[in-house]
Amino acid sequence: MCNDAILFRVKKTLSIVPIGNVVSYGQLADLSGLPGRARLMGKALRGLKHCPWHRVVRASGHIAFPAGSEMAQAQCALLLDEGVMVKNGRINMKEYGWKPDLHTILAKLEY
DNA sequence: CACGTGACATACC
DNA sequence: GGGTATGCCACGT
Repeated sequence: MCNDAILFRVKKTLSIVPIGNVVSYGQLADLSGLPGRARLMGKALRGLKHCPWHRVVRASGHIAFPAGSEMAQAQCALLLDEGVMVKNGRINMKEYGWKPDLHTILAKLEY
């Protein structure tokens, strides 16, 4: 298991991602105070049960799981429920990528 | 201790 | 769009 403080920050960051939006692993890492440690996000998410894990995708917009896998389909379904268009396991980041404003960050993450 | 692997990213080609 | 290279860090072998 990862550092609890890290998990807490990741969870907190993830909790303020609006429904209908998605974030990349790198973005999540940055907002959680872990610049350049996108690879740790995957590990962190495994420890964070019952959280909006489905709103985290690759920077390219692709689902991080192998196409057709249980997890990929589950994530796809969850995103579709939120109104995020998933085509061929891919998401249009230009349209659905979360672009947090400074105010939100300062207010909710207290940076 | 060196290496490979992974729910990754960025820079190039 | 794909393919390679490098950086990143925790973990198992």
